[in-house]
Amino acid sequence: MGVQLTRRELDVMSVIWKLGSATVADVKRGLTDELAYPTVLTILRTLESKGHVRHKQDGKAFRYYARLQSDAAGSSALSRLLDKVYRGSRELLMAGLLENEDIAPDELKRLKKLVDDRLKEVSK
Amino acid sequence: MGVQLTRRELDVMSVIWKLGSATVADVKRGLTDELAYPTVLTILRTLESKGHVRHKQDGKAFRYYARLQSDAAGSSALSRLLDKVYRGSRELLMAGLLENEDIAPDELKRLKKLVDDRLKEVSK
DNA sequence: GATTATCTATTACAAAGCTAATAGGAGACT
DNA sequence: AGTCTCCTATTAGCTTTGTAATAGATAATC
Repeated sequence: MGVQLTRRELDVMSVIWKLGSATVADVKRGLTDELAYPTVLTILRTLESKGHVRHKQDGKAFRYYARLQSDAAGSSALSRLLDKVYRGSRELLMAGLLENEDIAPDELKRLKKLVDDRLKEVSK
Repeated sequence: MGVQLTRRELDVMSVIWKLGSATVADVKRGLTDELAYPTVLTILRTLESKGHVRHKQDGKAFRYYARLQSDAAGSSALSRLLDKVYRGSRELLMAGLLENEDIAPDELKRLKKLVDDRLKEVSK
């Protein structure tokens, strides 16, 4: 089955994905919640033991890199969501996604293009 | 913040959403994993204590009803996913959603319609 | 060379989540 | 009456997650 990240693991991965790579201190700084240094380190170690990140020495600090890519984690979470919450209906899911009031028209156009392109592809 | 369901809680809610309402035995039957009766009951109680379901007597059994609606749970999970994994980009998320090979052309058309309608709405 | 700052490592503990054995109640069946 | 069946209730153990105090190591600085 797909990847299952806990809340905190996801918080940490999110920072690493955003920054590209990050030291423990970077992650700590990047988190919205204030966690103690050893706490962050522990989470990173857990992630490493699960193979989701790896680290290299960088000066005296460790620098962490994502092995688990965000799109892999995302599609895993998406399919779970699709299945469990939306009973497999992409429409329902997408309706939920579009529900938000303030989506820029430009973004909507790009979304449209995504579907259109895909549709062309399918109709040979 | 939004609703946070655990793995098992989501499994159970999913069954209730699908069935409309369900007794403990119904849920147990509806789950893909084999869990013992008291296990299912415990999860339902947790959900009830959090206000996500309520129950009524039904014959000698309890019948559980969702208070938390699936779209509410969904949009909460979606925005978390959007934020943490896709850095706020609906496009990336949608790309992930469309990535699956076997989406029926019909479904794609309906997805297209969703975006188109929304686009019309916006451009007054 | 002592102090400080910055890291990682160890260890521990509390809370949450998951699972189910066991017990108890009440109607149905013989 | 006794047994069976289908429920809910209680209780408990184990695992995972979350958090951080404390300790140790090393380089920079004074």
